[in-house]
Amino acid sequence: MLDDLDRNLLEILVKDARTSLKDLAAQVGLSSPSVSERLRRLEERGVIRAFTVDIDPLALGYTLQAIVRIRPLPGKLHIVQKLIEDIPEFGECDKVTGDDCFVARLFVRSIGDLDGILDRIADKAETSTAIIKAQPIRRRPPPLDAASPRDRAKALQAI
Amino acid sequence: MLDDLDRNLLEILVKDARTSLKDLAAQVGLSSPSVSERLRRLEERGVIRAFTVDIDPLALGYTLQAIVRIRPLPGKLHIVQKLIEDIPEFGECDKVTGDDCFVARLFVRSIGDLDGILDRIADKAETSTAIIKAQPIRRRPPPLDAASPRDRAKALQAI
DNA sequence: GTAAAATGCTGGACGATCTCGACCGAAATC
DNA sequence: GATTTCGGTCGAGATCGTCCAGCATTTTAC
Repeated sequence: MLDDLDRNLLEILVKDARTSLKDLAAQVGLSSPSVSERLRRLEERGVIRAFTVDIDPLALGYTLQAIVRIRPLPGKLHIVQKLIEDIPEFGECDKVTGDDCFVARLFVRSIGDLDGILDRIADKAETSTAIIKAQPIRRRPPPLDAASPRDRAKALQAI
Repeated sequence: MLDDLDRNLLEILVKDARTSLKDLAAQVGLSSPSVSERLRRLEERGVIRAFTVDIDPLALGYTLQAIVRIRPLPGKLHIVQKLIEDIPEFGECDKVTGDDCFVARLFVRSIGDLDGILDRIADKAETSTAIIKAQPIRRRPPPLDAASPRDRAKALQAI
């Protein structure tokens, strides 16, 4: 599906999405029209969902992040989901198996804001909140190479 | 700190980080040298952490995502953190308050891989895993405008 | 209050980059 | 073995980015 050149391009773009076609071409050993065409197809196929910018929330005044686990009360699932989606401070939300129905990331400017937002959900769901103290791994894509974890472990041993 | 033009530029770039300077300039009503200078300063100040690309994990064969809560055994905190950082399938990890020390996102290609990875942590930490069934909100930045939630609520009422 | 300096913008020229079309070669298809 | 398809290169013309000079406005200094 993806060949080495595609993965190579993606790896470069993950680090800098504004790399020029010319530079990309030079780094992977193709001409720029070819790179252009490959990017077009990666977007068309949905491999590349978007070129975007990673903004420091702190620069926007969001000094606090929290992980909120949300368990809607019986019959309230859809209302709660809609509510979460409509609160822009939720920067991420996953619907998961298990007792907690949703796990979401919340950006807030103060503890007061955190309280205010959770209050809006309080009568429709049980929530449990964990404040983020540090981010050992900031968002990164999974490995682009085709190797499975077992293969990788083997490769490491071979050294 | 950030003025309206900066926020405007960021909003456009969040949707498409490869927008040309010329287009950016036209959309915010500046000349392209001015836009270029503003972007340079946004990067310099760390507001823009990176221009990057959002890749569909499915296109790389990662058919499964999970949220893993990790509680290292006494004395194992640092070893566990290092371990997590070194496993590239962890696509995100936050250190949080509360009983669970870490909350992490895991990309895997199969249930077998999931099991294999969790096994590598099993003797150093307790984990509890929730499989992601859907993603109501995919990663998005917090609101760029300066309004607090209270202000926003007021503004909505005023309509 | 005013002069000086600093800041941030514009416009135009020049060089770099992108895009388009024509063409080519290898691999798959018939 | 001929033909089609696919992915690539090259070069020309169009587009874009960067640099520089100049200008207006605000800030600083005296």
